[in-house]
Amino acid sequence: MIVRTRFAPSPTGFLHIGGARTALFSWAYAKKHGGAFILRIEDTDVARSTPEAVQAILDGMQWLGLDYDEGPFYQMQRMDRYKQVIQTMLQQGSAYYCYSSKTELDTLREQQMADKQKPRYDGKWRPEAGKVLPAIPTDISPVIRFKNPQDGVVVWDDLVKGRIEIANSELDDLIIARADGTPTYNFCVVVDDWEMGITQVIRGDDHVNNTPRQINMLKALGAKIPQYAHLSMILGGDGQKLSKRHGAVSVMQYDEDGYLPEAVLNYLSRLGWSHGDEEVFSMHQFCEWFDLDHITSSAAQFNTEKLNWLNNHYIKQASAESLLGDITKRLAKLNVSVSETPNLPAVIDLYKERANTLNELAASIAYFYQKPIMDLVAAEKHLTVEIKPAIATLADLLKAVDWQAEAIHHAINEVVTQYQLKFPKVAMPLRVMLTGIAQSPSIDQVMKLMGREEVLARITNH
RNA sequence: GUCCCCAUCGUCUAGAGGCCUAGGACACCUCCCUUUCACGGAGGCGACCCGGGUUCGAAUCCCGGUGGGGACGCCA
Repeated sequence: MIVRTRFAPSPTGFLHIGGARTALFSWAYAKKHGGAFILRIEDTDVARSTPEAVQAILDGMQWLGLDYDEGPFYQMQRMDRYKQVIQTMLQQGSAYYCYSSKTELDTLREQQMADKQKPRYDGKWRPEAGKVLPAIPTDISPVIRFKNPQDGVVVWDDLVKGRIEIANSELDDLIIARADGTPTYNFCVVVDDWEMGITQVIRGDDHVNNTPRQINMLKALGAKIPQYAHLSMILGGDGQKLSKRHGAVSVMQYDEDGYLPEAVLNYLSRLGWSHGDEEVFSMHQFCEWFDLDHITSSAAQFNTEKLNWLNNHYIKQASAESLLGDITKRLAKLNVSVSETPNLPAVIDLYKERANTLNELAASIAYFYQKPIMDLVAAEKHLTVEIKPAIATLADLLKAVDWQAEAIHHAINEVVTQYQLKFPKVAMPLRVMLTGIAQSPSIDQVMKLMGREEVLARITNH
């Protein structure tokens, strides 16, 4: 059997981290099995769906490199087909019109809640053999409901959670078409998963409760039942549920914040899934290893520190050339324009191992291209009056020295010897004068990149 | 309330009855490297939710608690 998976977001917001992981797992499953990954936009909620959200989802997937083999399909463009299927169901008796009004239903729900019962439709308009239906009201346009079986249980072997059984008595007759005739989510999903030949439905576990209803409809339609895999949710760093109000951000925010897609992908892969002790791996490797058996069924908390660690890894691994354009852009955002010297790729190479994000990297090298911002605490500590003569001597030496890290290092050593100091006694003030702060890579390397003229100018300024 | 799901270090996880005095990773701490900060290297701290059972033997199986989460829309 050819594997066909899908990612089916509703375009009511950006692609967040949970959606991204769901997409990633679906994508990887299809890749692993040489199958097809399908993108389907579930935009039947006309009031909340927006073209901007569609674009945001597409952008997010593109940034992550989650390419789809088919789609994007839009449910709004498949209305005719859904309506056809509804007509068929009406004819064969697996669906029926319901004239209960919204207020009637609301009252019913409140009453059931008050009686500590599970709120559900009371079956008022459900046709049964020998049952006399109420007179059809003239002022109400009916909805269409699915005639769910009342006996027995729905069972499926969830690929993540194992066997799940839900009694039909727990289910009620759900609405499959609204009063205006438009089909609802649970119904569209069924038709689409069926007609798109989806073999594995991989989705968030907030859909577990929809699954038995969908299986029943699939059965009513005589469709093959796909396998289901319900992924647990991702919690925020504080263990709280992610929501728009609380911590849920677009994957594009990670781009903005200086994360590499490789790092985000690698991080997400290990959130709820594992392959022994493997922590760092490419997407190519992930697709080979990925399976549904090693997915954890409990919710996972998002941990920025680990993401940072992975991001640092991928930044270190990236070539300076590949980061060049990105870093230039990020410097521009800091109002720093890159000049020809110091050579940006060389600077990136020297600094990339110390940055957790590309933003940090850009910020850390800004002083090569603009006047350093003096850290007053560091200045007070290191730029002492006593050290001035030694620095002056060094400045003289530097005018003539061969401008290589090693020669510069020797020059500093000469001064150290002459004044009988420890190396840091000279290196630290130098560092602060040149960079404004007390931490940097090896000072001779920094000086070499900065250039003789600029180094001398910055020393003279103090 | 009803139904469903979940439960190993602070966090992500390994673990399919004996390989478990519970392994790895992030974070944290110490030391080494060192020119400061990082990187890197070596150590350390640190967990099987509770109670019963099954078994020669349970983190692993069963039952019951407790705790957390989800669903219960003419939203998706």
